[in-house]
This record gives sequence, C-alpha cells and structure tokens, in this order.
Amino acid sequence: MPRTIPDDEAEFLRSYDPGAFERPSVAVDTVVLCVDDQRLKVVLSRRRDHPYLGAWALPGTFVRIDEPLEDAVVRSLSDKAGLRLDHLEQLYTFGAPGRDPRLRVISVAWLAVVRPGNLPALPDGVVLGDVHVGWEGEAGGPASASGPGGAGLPLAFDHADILGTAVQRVRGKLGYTDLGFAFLAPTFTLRDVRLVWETLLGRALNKDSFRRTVLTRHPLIDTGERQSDVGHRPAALYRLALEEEE
Amino acid sequence: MPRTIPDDEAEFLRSYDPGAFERPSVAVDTVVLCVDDQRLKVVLSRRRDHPYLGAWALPGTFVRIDEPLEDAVVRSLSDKAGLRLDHLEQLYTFGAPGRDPRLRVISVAWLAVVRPGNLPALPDGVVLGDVHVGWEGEAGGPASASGPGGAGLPLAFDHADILGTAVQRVRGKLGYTDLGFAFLAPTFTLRDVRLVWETLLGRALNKDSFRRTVLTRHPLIDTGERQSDVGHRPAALYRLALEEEE
DNA sequence: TCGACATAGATGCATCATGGATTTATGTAG
DNA sequence: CTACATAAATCCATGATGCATCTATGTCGA
Repeated sequence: MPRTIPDDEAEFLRSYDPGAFERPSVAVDTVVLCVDDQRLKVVLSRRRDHPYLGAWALPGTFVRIDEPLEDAVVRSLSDKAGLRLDHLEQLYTFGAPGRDPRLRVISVAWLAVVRPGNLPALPDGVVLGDVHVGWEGEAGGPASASGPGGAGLPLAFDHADILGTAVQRVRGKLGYTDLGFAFLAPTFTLRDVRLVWETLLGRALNKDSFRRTVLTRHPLIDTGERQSDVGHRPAALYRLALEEEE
Repeated sequence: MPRTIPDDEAEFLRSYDPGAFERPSVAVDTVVLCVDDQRLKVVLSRRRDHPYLGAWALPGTFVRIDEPLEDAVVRSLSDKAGLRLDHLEQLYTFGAPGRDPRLRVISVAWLAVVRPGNLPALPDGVVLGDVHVGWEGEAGGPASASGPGGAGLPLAFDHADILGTAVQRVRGKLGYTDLGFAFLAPTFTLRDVRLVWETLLGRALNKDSFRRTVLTRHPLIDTGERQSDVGHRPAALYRLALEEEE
C-alpha cells in the first residue's frame, strides 16, 4: 500500500527536482503588426494540422531547452516568413490549462512591428490579415482578422485574445513611447505619422494638435528635405532622432 | 549511420509532438508589495536549499500540469504565508537560460499588493523587506531589499530584476488606474493617499495639486465621516467607488 | 479658558497643453 | 494662370497644473 506523500514533502520534492512532476510545454507566439495603406495588418499562418486545422494562427514555436525566449521568436519568424523586425517586446503570457486541447502549453506572447518596406514576399500559407477591433480606446478584448476579399480568417486557440491584447498594448504605448515610429519608413512626413496613429487608435485625430504634440513629445528631426510629386504643397520629411541626438 | 533530420521535418515533429523535446520547467514568482509607515515593503522568503542557500527569494512555486497560473500564485502565497491579496496582475516572464543554475526555469512573474491591515503574522523564514530603488521615475532597473536592522537581504536568482520591474510597473500605473488604492485601507484620507503615492514614486508631491487630480481622476466618495484624535483639524474619510457607482 | 500648533480644505493666479478655427504658403494639374 | 489640395503658422478659448495664500477646525499645553 503506497504511503501518502504529505503536502510539504511534495513541495520539497518539487522544488528540489521539478523533473519529478510532469512539465507543461512552453511556446512563444508573436503578433507581428504592420500598417499598410491605413489598414492594420497581422501576420497569420494557416494551420496544416489538428487541432484547428485550416484555422489561422499567430506564428510561433516551442521553446528549446537552452534557447532564450527572444531567440525562439526570431527563429519562428525567420523560419516561417523571413521577417526582419523593427520592434519586439514581450506582451503577456497565456497559460490557461485548456487553451490547447492537446496538451498544456504555456505561451509567452510577443508584440512585433514591421515597417511596410521591410515586408518580404510571404510564403504559401502565410498571409497579412486585416485586424478588426470591436472595442474603442484601450478598453481591451479579443480582435479578429479578415483576408483580402473581406472573408473572415478564423483564429486558432486563444489567438483572438492575444491579438486584442497586442492592439491594446500598442494603443496604450503610442502616447508616451516612440513605438508608433516603428510602423513608419525611416523618413516620414507628419501626415504619415498621423495616419499611422489614426489607424492604430481607430479614430480621427485633430491635425494641428497632433502636429504640435508629436513635435514636442517625440524627438523628431527635420531632415531639410521635402516630398515631391504629391499634387499639393510638399511636406517636410522628418526622422526620429537616435539616442543621445538632440 | 543515422540520417540527418532536415530542419523542416524537425519543426514538424516538434509541433506534432512537443514531448519529443526536453521541456523547460515553468514557475511563478510573485512580488508582494505593501506600504507600511511610508516604506515600501516586499515579502521575501529565505532559501533553505542550494543554489542561493540563505539568500532571499520572492515567494513562488512550480506550476502543476493542470493548474492555471493564477492558482499557482495563490497556492504559493497561502502555503508560504497565509496571504490574502488585494490586487494581483501578471508582470513579465523571465526566461533567460542561465537564470537558474540548476535547470531551465521559465518564471512568470506576478505583482501583488496587500493592504497593511490584511498582513498576517509571517512564518519563520519569511520577512517583509524594505525595498530600495536606485533609479528615479520610471527609468527601470534592478531593486534591492534590506531587513529590519538595515542589513541587506541578498536576492536570489534574477529576483532583483523582477522586483525592479514590479516597482516600475506600479509607478507607471499609479496615474491612470486605481492600483494605488490597493495599498490603502478601505477608508482613507486624501493625505493617506498622497503618502502612499509619495512612497511608491519615491518623491514628494504637491499637496493641493494632488488633492485636485486625485479627486477628478479617481472615483472617490466622501463617506461623511472624519478622522478623530489627530491633534489637528480632522480630514474627511473617503472610499473608492465600486464599479457602476457614481 | 485661551492661544499655539498642525493639518485640512478652499480660493486665486500664472503657466502650459489642448481642441479648434483661421490664415497663409507652396507644390501639381488643368 | 488659376483651381486645388495639403502644409504649416497663428490665434483664441478652455481646461489642467504648480504654487501661494487664506481660512477652518481639531488637540494640547499654559
């Protein structure tokens, strides 16, 4: 008759040798966002296996035993789409026991941004979906995606929640960080900046107030160059100052 | 002669059966903060095992195979100190391969807040350390801890980084959330609120501006009661409005 | 009993950020 | 050369904020 292991001894064993207990799997999933033609896009990959066969998933992979989390993110994105990222930050960790019906997977979700100019041709089964957000401001909640014809792209697992969390994070950080500029080419007009912000925030912004605030709150430098061939007065081209640059 | 497994086949195997690869262990660690007598405190537990024997660690545990992350947090805190939390949110996931010298442990760190009134007597080996932050504002960076006599409490693993991240998060969220009120008793004066904020932010605040901003930006309700036995004019006692309360 | 003391709380004011309208500037296209 | 579209500066009203001043109200000690 097997003896009952008291709780504190079990706790000791677990802290001494966690291998004695079954371990969850650890994955990374990345929300790769991009603003193109005033639409918010996300990189999605069509699932070729059960569960959620045919549904669309954020690119991700399981984390190798000696691999930093960021390395797993970069590996999963270059393997899957040859992507070069302009911004990467950790988002949130999703670990509900039922989120993957096969087995316990704890996924560390990441937020990545790519400028349109850095987007490579995507391989088969990988698309840029349109992001649809059913809430306003920074309320939060799940988000959905649709394809070129407007057809919905059903998302696998809890990836609608992850996508929504990513949009919420971006909206929250636009004002007090330089995150918004990761969506722009290295050189841009103030109009470009505003259009990106309006796309990300999902609402119109006052043109002149925006000009003032963005110029005072972000380290922008007038390159001295102007637009050309635009059918109206050309706007000044700015760039974001690097660190330690005034 | 064993054949070489091509990369894409390896990828397929991994996604089909992650059990075929060695899995990291997953833990939760919680920064339990509390403001008492204008000092920021954190719950620390003295390690009884190698590595970092005798050093001080944030309370934590390994996550069980079918256990939600939050449940692991609550379990580790009630097991270790009988703590009832007034606030709990996920903080960040720390997963550098070398952070635990024994084995790969990916730790989902959490931020918890306890009002001083809800602090139980702590068991042996668990203390409330004073938090010391070597940076200002929301700059970020590691934080340290000291004991009752002022003696340093060396922190195990990367727990100085986790503690610093927690303080940074609290400072950032004070202004636009009600997080600060989790550090206060259910009923409080505006002075109590300001002292808590000053402790958390590590700097003095203008008394009157603070009164105005906190009253306009947070849903406070005047209970109609006053302080008593305070040696000066008694202040009004407020409480935080619940949801859907005006 | 009364006045010192400490803090609460209100008021006033200068400054700055913001929303919004107006005006002027400057390119292209017909 | 003019219409057009947008850039960019200016002006103004409003509201938030930092700060100083003034009044209110409790306890406590002489």
